[in-house]
Amino acid sequence: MLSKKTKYAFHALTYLGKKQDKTPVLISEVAERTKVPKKFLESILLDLKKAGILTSKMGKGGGYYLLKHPADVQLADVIRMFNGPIALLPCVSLNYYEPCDECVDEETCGLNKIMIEVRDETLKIVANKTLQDILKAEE
Amino acid sequence: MLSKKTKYAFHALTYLGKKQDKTPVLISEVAERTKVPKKFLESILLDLKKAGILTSKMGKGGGYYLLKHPADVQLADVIRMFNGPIALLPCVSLNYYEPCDECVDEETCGLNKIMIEVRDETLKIVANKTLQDILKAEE
DNA sequence: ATAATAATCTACAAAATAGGTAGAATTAGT
DNA sequence: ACTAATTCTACCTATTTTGTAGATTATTAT
Repeated sequence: MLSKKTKYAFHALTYLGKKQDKTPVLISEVAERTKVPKKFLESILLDLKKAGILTSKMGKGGGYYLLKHPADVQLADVIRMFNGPIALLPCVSLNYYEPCDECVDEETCGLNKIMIEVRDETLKIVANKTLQDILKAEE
Repeated sequence: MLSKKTKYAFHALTYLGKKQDKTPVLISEVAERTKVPKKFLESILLDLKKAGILTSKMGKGGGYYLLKHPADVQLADVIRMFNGPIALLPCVSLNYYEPCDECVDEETCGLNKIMIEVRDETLKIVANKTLQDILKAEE
């Protein structure tokens, strides 16, 4: 399951993605409309900015808006950022690899091998779906 | 990511699955060989027994052994039991459905629709792979 | 019967993670 | 300078995860 933070990130991205023009949107507006606690949303939007998905403008008339094209924002990107690895085990994670304490030899571990297969197939799903798909489904 | 409990369950199942004959195996043996804390393992094996995957024999010469055929133990079964829903959001879970607080209308929620697709495709993966696949990969 | 052995149950607790809040500092437009 | 907005730092609380301790109950071999 995704954490609330991850889900909130998707809601915020969807809201900003629906604004066709690239004018800054207030955090408070996003918070109200998506029903995400404002202060919590702040840190989420900041992370999305650091990742280059959103950008922001400070001061009067400022706010957040989408930087990347919705088709270039994969579900996998957002999930990795807020939820951690796509892989089901640390020992098969591409981006967050860590060996298992109990593992004697990864080469002979059947669980390891199967979980690599699961990871690859799962990646195909969440890397092929993008924010644009969410926006289209909204219409 | 899977919880350690879930990972431990897979290790225990794999260990028991490798024993071709159906003679009871001591908890302490499984604990030592899989490097899972014994007392923690006890509750895991008990859950697997309640689910009908394992069974046990008490007293002298007792222990745990596999009840179901490895091909009949889907990854999805074990994951659901110890890790919770396969779905990424409560509002798209088949077995643990709950509506989202922030959701006004599920019908028009693009995130909901996309996550249903992700769920269905993920299910195909984890329902088609079984304990037998892990055992085969071990050879 | 009884001793040995093992499963089962109850309760607790440390550690990690998730979820959220408060307020000060910074930046930019007018 | 003033104001509106983001950004940053630090903290707090609840829940879940992971694990331990010990008593109790059930089974079997002898």
